[in-house]
Amino acid sequence: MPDSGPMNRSRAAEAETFADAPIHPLIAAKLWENPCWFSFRINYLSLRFNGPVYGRIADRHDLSRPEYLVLYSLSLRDGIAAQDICETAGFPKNTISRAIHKLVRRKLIRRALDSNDRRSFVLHLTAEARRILAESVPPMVAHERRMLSELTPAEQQTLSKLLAKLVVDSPNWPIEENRE
Amino acid sequence: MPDSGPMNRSRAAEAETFADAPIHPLIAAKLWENPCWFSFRINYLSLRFNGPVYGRIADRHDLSRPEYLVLYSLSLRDGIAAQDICETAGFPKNTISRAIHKLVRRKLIRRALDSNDRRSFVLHLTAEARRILAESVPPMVAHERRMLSELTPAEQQTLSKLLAKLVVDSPNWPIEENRE
DNA sequence: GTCGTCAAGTTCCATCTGGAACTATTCACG
DNA sequence: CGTGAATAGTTCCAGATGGAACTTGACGAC
Repeated sequence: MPDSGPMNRSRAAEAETFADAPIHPLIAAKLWENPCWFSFRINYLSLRFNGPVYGRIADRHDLSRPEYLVLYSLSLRDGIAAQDICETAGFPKNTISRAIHKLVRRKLIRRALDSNDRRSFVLHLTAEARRILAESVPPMVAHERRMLSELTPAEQQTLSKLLAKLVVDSPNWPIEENRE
Repeated sequence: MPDSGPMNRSRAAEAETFADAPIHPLIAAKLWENPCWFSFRINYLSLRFNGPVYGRIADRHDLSRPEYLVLYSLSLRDGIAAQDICETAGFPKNTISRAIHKLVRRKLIRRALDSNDRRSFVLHLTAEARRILAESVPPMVAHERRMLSELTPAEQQTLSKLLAKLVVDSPNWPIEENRE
């Protein structure tokens, strides 16, 4: 695998600062000999978050990940449309559409015609959905806190800001034209 | 939504440093009014990475994400077993098992009995797999570089180290005993 | 107006996914 | 050694997933 520029050399140094920790050899390789160091880190951490958290939500509330994401998104901004959820959650629109219909059937959300655009629907949480959220969000936050507990508050703030920069920049990323 | 401690107040301040950028309102809420600020950031960035990257690989090489992950893992450490790939890629073992069999059928990997443990198999890349990797890795690296291009090299180094700390700590996270 | 284009959501369907149960092998321990 | 628990990997199957095509409504150009 070729040297991928200055980051590769500095990450070899990074590896040494973890020399005492017990690490699976393949994890070590994916951290420090990997040209895609960033995508490994975020994919791995996502998986380690999503597995337990959505597993618990499926067990206790019988909600799939897309379904829960609809509720969670509405808890942050009630009255948004399906499309907003797709754009910010990264799921295709048919998956979100199905999730919405299931939630309507379970009376966890209400769906009203958007008076400005009759193709679109405005979504609202019901009281029952708010109850489920009140019960499920705290353990989720606790899990995230545990994940971050190795970092100082200052480090957490730095991390938050660096990742926010990337999210804010993401609309400018190329659309991947496949010049085949 | 309750205030989630000191991080929430500091993230309100963080939001102001992005005041001039054009941001989807729900993205802004998920960044700065979200008790799970970290998991949103990594999930969102993962999705924005995986979509284009694995889409391209499916189109050009007809490989699913689990299949490609097997190849990629072997490119970092040839001769590992299925189980190592599961642990480091976060996929269940049956998914990885299927991926391995498909790759064997396509002659992209070879599978040999592990002489130390006859339950286990040792995997090796073929020349054809190495050709596919040589063709597919550079665009993937380029996409990652583009994602990170908003950060200075020093910021990238900081980010790398903070995320590595979390990955290294992850074996210590609780196993999610569901005291139902 | 109305025609062409685009956007919001839905439906269809082939494929993928992952939990659970299963087989074969190894390991711990008396 | 021998028996029970654990581990590597496989198979089965119900259900989830997402691309593509479709429907309906919005919007700009003329």
